[in-house]
Amino acid sequence: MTDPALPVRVRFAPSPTGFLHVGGARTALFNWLWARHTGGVFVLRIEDTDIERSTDEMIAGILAGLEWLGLDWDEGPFYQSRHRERHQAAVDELVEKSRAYACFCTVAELEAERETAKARKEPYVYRGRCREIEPAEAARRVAAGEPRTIRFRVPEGETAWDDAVHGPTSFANAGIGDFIVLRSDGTPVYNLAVTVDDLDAGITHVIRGDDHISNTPKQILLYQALEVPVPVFAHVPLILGADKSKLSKRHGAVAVTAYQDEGYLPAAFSNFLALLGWSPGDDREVMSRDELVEAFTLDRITGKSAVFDVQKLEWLNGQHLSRLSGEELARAAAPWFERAGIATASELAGRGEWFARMLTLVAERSRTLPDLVRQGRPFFPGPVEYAPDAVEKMWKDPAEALRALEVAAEFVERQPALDDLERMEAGLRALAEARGVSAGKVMQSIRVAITGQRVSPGIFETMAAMGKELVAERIAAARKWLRGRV
RNA sequence: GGCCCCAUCGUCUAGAGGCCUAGGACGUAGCCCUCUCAAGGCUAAAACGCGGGUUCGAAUCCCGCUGGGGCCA
Repeated sequence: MTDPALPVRVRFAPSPTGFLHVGGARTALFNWLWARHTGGVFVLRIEDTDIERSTDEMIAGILAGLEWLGLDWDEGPFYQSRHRERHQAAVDELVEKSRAYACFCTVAELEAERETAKARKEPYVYRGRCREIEPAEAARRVAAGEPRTIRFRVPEGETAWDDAVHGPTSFANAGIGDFIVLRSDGTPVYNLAVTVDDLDAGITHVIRGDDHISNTPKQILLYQALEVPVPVFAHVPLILGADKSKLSKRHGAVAVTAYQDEGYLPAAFSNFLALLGWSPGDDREVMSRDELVEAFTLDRITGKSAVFDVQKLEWLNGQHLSRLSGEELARAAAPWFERAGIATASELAGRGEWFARMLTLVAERSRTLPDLVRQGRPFFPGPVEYAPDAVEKMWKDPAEALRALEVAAEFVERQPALDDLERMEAGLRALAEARGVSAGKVMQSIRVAITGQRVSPGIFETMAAMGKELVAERIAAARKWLRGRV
C-alpha cells in the first residue's frame, strides 16, 4: 500500500475517442476535489494509445470541457502513447522476474480452447499452456521470428483491496487467467500501460468509474509483480440515464459542453455533479466551489449509481444564478446578449453598472443564462413584440386596456424621473383611484406595454431600469396598437 | 453465461443496532406573500424490494432470493 503520509497525487486519464461526457466529468471533478481538499496534485493524462480512434479534436474538446468546469490540472497533459518505451521496459522487467512469459498460442488454438470451455459450460480462462516453456527455448523461438504475446503469470490465491468507496473487494485469481500484457504486434495492453503510467506519475489514489473494478485485480497484480506500492483505489458508481441504463447519446446532452451551450453555470454544474454519488453528510445542497473542496472526502461517496436529473440541475443553476453579484452576472451573461444580437460588447461595457443592475432584477426568476436573455431583452431600446399569451391574459378587452394605459401615460408624464420606487407606487395607486381604474390593471397593462411579456420583475423596478423615455415611448406605441383593435 | 458492484420517497440523498412516528432536497399538489412570474415561507401526498436468521431491539449485521448495473465472453 501507498504510504498514507505521502502527499496525494491523483489523475484523470480520459481516452480521446469521444467527448468529455458527464460521467467522465464527474470522475475528473472527484479527482480534482480530492487533490484540492488535500493540497495534493492533479495530473492529466491522455490515454491515446488507440491511435486509430483518437483525434486532436477530441483532445481539444476534453481540455475545453475541463477548463469550462474550472478543473485545472497541475501536471500534464501527458500522452500515454509517448510512454511506449517505458511500457516495454516494464514488460521486460516482468519477463526477467519470470512474472511474465512468452505465449506462442495461435488465435486458432485459443479459439479452440474457448470453444471447448463453452461446450463444457465452463468459464473460459487461458489455461497457461505456454507457462512452462523454458526461457531459453522461448528466446530461441522469438529469435526465429515466431509470433508471440507476453502473458502475465497470475499467481494462485486471490487479489483483494480495500476500496475507498466499496470497502473490501476481492477477486479469485483463478478466474482471472494469465492475461496478455504485450500483444503480438508489440503494443502494450491497457492494464499494463495504465499501471506503469500511474506508478511513474506517483499516483497515490486512483479515483475512477465503477466500470474499472474488474481491471483492478490485474493492475494490483502488476504493481505487486513490479514490486512497487499499490495506490488506493476508489471506484465511483456510474451515472445512469432516466431509464436507469448507462448514460448515452439517446439520453440527450451527454457532452459537458452541451450544458455549457444550454447556459448552465460551471459552478452549478459541478455542484450538481458532486451531489451525484456524494453528499456532505448534512443538509447542504447549494454549495460553492470552495465549500465543495472543503467538504469533499472519499468515504462519503455512495456505492450506488445515480440517475441524472435535469430538473434538479435546473433548480441548482437557478440557485447559483441568484447568488451571483451583478458584476458576476454581467460577466456570465454578456456573451449571450452579444450572440443574441441585443447589444455589442462595447455597448454593454458602456453601461456596465446599468446592465449588472438589470440582470440582478431578472436573475431571481431565471434558471439558465438564456432565461436572462429572454427576460433582459425588453430592457434594451427598440420596439417590443407583444407575446400572444400576454395579450390574451392582460389585454383581452382592448378598450379596458386602453383606459388603463391612458392612466399609465398620465402617470409617467407626471413623474419627474422614474427612480423612487415607493413614490412611484404611491403615485400610481393614487392616480388609478382618482381615475376609477384598478391599480393592478394599470400595472399589468404597463407590463405588457413595456416588456411585451406576461412576466417581468416588479413593474416599478422595471420602469426604473428602462428609464422614462423608453417607458413613455412604449406606452404610446401600445396605445396606438390597442386603438387599432377596439 | 462467468465474475464483480449495488438495492431508503418518481429522482438525488441522510441514516454506520435503540435518537426513525425514517430527516433533507428536486419534482408534484395546496396555502401564504403579491402588480405578474419567480424567490421565500408553510402544509400535503410519497420510500427502507422480498424471505429467512442474529439480537431484548434491525433501514442499519449475516444468509438466500429477486431486481438493476458493470466488466469479460
